[in-house]
Amino acid sequence: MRKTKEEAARTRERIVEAAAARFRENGIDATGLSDLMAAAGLTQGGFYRHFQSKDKLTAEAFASAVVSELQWIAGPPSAKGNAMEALAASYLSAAHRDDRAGGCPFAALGSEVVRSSVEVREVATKGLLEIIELIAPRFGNVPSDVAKQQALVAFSAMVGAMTLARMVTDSELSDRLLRDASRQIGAVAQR
Amino acid sequence: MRKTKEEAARTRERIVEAAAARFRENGIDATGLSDLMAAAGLTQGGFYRHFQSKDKLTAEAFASAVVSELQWIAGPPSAKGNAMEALAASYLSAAHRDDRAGGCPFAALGSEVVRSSVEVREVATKGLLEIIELIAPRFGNVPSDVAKQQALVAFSAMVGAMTLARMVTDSELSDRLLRDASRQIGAVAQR
DNA sequence: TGTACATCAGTGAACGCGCGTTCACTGATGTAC
DNA sequence: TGTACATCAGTGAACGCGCGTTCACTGATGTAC
Repeated sequence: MRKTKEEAARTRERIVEAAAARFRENGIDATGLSDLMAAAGLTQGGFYRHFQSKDKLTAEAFASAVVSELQWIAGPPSAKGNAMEALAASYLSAAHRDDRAGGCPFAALGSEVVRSSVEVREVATKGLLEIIELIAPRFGNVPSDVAKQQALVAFSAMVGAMTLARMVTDSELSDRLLRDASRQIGAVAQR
Repeated sequence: MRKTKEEAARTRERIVEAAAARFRENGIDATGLSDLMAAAGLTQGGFYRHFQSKDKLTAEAFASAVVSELQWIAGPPSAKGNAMEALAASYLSAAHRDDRAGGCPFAALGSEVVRSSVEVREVATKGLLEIIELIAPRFGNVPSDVAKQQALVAFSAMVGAMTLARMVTDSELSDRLLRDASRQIGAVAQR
């Protein structure tokens, strides 16, 4: 039954990927380890060959989701024109709203991470700082500390608007939340 | 053992209040009915004399938290000067950040409510609309639909910044999130 | 107003269930000689 | 290169636990006459 080191490493990676998606989709607490292991094609008992605890996996899964988000933010090298407006429109899209599993972990897991272990929150803190660092240059010709301030506020607004847009049952209101926030972030960026 | 109608109504109210606080503090899922009933001075079994299910209580508790928030927003009749800036500073205070149990339910329960029942989400939707209605007039001399747009974005930013400020383990960064968001919301309001 | 009875708020134990975690076991991989 | 043995990835059952919900029961309140 033993697998090669390479296979074991790939298995581990599959568990982390499954967790990153399922946690964002259904929440950390509501996702059982047996679900995750089944999603990775394994049985429940093998979990502890790879992770010390569910909490350690949570930290890794969050970090993995942040890496995806960083790539996504860096990815489209920004059309000409207002670079921040383009990012906000992309983040605040209906596609992102409707794809929690592949989206921003801060929006998907916000209030749950607040109550998570210090280790998970440290991963989130580090991730937030990396994201801000990547967003800040999108605010045009301003000193870098001002750009970072604006990036922090813009990201807060994006996370808040996405959370509210997913929460409400009124789809028109949901669209409006995304559109209005996107517009205003764009407007602030080109001031 | 039977209680008078008035006493029973007060008991019910106590359960809702306890739930509104504990849910915001520790999350909905993580708060057991036995905890809640004990907090209300009762034993677990009596719960179903008052509520059909935990989910129905959740809807009522969220609604109750929204009522508190509405009173809180309407409360300080706003100092002279920038009314929105005053509200943002009050919402984005360290006191609010450190008092989840008594604070904004959208910030405290955001990502959990996204995955809650339609009934809970409908309560949240209605609550959000009421809050926006109350905030919009704080945006000075603009048409009322523009004011509502700005209120929606400002509230999104406040919820997002509060969630992130509670999430991070770096207290300086947490303070910065609150301060920067507060400032920028104030700046937008007096444009 | 007084009496008989139905109602029902609250108790405390029990229910089935799924959770995170542990464990004995299997057998292929990795390692030491 | 070949052999003997230790390692350990993965299985599948079991663990204790707390959850939401149900239920038989108690006895004061509410109601009908």
